[in-house]
Amino acid sequence: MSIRYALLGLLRDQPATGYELTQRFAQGIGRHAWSAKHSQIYPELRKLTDEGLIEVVEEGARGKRVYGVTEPGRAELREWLLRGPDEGTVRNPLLLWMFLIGGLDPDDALRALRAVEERATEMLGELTETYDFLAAEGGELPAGAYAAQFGIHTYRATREWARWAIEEQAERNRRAR
Amino acid sequence: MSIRYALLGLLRDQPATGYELTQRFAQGIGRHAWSAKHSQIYPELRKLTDEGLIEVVEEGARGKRVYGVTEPGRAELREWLLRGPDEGTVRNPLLLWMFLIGGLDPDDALRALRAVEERATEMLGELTETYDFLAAEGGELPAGAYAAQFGIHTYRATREWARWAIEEQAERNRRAR
DNA sequence: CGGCTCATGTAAAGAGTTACATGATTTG
DNA sequence: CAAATCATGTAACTCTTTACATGAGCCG
Repeated sequence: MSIRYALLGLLRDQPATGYELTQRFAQGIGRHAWSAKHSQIYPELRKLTDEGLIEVVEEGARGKRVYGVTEPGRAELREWLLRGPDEGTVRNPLLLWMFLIGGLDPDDALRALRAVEERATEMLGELTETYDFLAAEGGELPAGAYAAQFGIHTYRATREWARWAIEEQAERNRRAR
Repeated sequence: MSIRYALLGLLRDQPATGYELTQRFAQGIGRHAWSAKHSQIYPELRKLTDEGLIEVVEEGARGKRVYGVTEPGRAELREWLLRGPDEGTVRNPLLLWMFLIGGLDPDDALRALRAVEERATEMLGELTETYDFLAAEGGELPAGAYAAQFGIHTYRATREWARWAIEEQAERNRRAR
């Protein structure tokens, strides 16, 4: 049921079509916080419209419909945000994997951990660029900037963890021989 | 489809009943990486048994059945682990919320951020205890220790992020007045 | 004008949650 | 012996994905 709040939040930032929302879900939010496909987004936009939380603010070629948040929609979103983050469903493939690689044999585990470190370093670079780009404009930090900065903090932590784990694992390998 | 690997991974650490697995899902893995309810766990155990990836290693009172991983199950798990973390479905309520609180008005946002900082500090304490407990035994680090250490790293990062965001937000509030 | 991107939808299948349901054993 | 915990299951519903489906506009 959080998909509706994700949509409200994205639309509050900026009115958009279902198509554009699908793309945004394929990037930032979708890759890190909450993924969704267009086949879920379109019907949800319909529902939100029926409930008066969003509305069509512009129509264009090819059946294009740009949605924006209504006043009731803003109120609903605010209330949800003030309730604090939902507990409930968690789905984090990276973390699940981390939970389980401890059981690989030492060499496999070491290789896996190196992959984590590399990936974290990569993501760190990517996000630093994103953040710099978002922050460059001066004045107000745009919505995504907080999330980007959060990503930077967590990937840095992930990298440090990987380095620690590699050390641990290497130690274990040495002892095993 | 990752539920089966979560189960294989937990059972490889230690044979368990569906009931015990349900409880483990309610804690570590379930709270941070992949949640599941008993109504999903029991049918999945049945399927895994039919496929020969796990087996009943002990039966007890009250229809109790302790499952363990078979050789094919171990192989399947290893292959999956070596493929690296799945891309795909992500569900992270905390992050979704962080993505969206930027749009709250300044005072609300500040209050929300303070809540994040507090919660991170709390979790940090909890996990530090868990880790110390797991590491105290000396010798091999048990499976959960890597995950716990990862948690410590990420919650510390979350706390630092929250502090940074609070500063940003406070700055924004000052300017707004 | 052919291929790509924009743009929207629906149907069927699969995954996951909530609610309903039952009963044995242990603990106080 | 009552209440809590252990232990398992199923049914109905909701959410999500995959696959199917269509067509308009843009670019070279």
